[in-house]
Amino acid sequence: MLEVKHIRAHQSDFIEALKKRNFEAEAVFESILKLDDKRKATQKQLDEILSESNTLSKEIGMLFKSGEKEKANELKAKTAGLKEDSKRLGEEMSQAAAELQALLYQVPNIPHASVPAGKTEEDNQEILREGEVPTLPKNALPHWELAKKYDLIDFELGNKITGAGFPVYKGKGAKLQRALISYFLDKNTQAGYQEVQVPLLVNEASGYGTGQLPDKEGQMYHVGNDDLYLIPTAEVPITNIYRDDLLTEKDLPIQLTGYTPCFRREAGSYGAHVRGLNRLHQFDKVELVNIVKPEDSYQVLDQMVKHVQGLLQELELPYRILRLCGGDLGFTSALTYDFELFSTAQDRWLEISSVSNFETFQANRLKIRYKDAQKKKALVHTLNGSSLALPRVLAGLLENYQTENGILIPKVLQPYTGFDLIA
RNA sequence: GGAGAAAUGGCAGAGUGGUCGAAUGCGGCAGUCUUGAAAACUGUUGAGGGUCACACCUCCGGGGGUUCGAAUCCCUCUUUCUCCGCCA
Repeated sequence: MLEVKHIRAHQSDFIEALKKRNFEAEAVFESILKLDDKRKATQKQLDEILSESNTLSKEIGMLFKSGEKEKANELKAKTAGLKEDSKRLGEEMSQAAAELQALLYQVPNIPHASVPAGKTEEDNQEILREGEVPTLPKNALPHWELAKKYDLIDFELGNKITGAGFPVYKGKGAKLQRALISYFLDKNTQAGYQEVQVPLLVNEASGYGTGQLPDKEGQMYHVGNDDLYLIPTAEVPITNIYRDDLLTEKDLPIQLTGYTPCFRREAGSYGAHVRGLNRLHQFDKVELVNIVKPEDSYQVLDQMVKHVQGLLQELELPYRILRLCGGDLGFTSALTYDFELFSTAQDRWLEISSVSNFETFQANRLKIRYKDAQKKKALVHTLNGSSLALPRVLAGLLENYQTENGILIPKVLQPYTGFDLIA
């Protein structure tokens, strides 16, 4: 959520910048500023009335104490009108505030200067491509065939237990996935992140805090009885750890990593590319979250990109990094780098990580602030990224490491799996 | 799930319906003393809105109510604790 004072100060710049997202901001901004003015003016009137009635109440108290009952009753009569006014103004004010809030929720984050204009993923900017695409054996299979051949993942079983998009991992498939989780968490903690385990269900306030609500309501599973949401990413519970907190400079940076299953309804995204592990309703992911001082955030973003690159290099998987264009950029993000893994057998790129700087957009909703050296309060910057989304890494490993004798296991994972070949 | 108790500032902990944004202690910050540190002493120390800055307004778990006036009374929700039951 943008800050009104920033909209006021940079109105035309913001309008221009939001065009990169194909978001027409002029009218919304005007309404926002108007409502903010109204809110302030109403608040001022209300304050004056409250002030007057506070004074009167005190006088009445004094008069009762000194036994001047009649005078007190006279003053009492005067308060009736004030009460009515304050009630009316109070309602006006909270209505203006609510309308303002609703409008602010509609405005996406201002894209960073380096974000390319564009409408679809076609316009994303490839900034790096690395890793060798292996030459596969003649009869190379896509991962869903491999999963079946070696009995690693059972998709039909998931259908029976739950429904489409909830696979059952078995044997070496399950173990390989567990190995990846441990490997990622170890690498992350070695890089200075603190490991956390967080709830998989969150309340409404948390959903609003990180921006899944209200914009992506339909994408989350909702538990109606208790009005809770299954997390679509660990970003939600982890970032919300610090909701409403006023931190000190010493607390920063905060670097957290956590493994969680993620649940996504993926409403409306059925179609060609959902086979196998490509798109699931439940999947595992290890997440990185950074809470930092504003002046550090872009340096930290680069560090996160380097860190994720390191993982892919160690796994020896071919990947590329994209800078997302305005049209593809997430609602809350100012700058996002997507990592895509090349799925050799499918001959296509699979998104496996998304590393973003939200600047103050989430912090403003979450009310995460800190006191700087001059004891001034300011919103922090939040960042997050996946390290990594498991099923697609698994898909990439199966496909790219397949040989005629079976599927090889990358060296760095062997200590975790305890085997070096799936045959 | 049943019965009871509670929720106050970073923490601990007072608070009779009427200058209570709130005693006191600890912690934090600044200073005095000291070669330095500790101790001791002195001062300072919640958040949001508003203002150039004051003034002023709001906030004592959340929401609602009674009252001229609520941290204090009533209703409701949530959470925590104790006991009982159930249970990974």
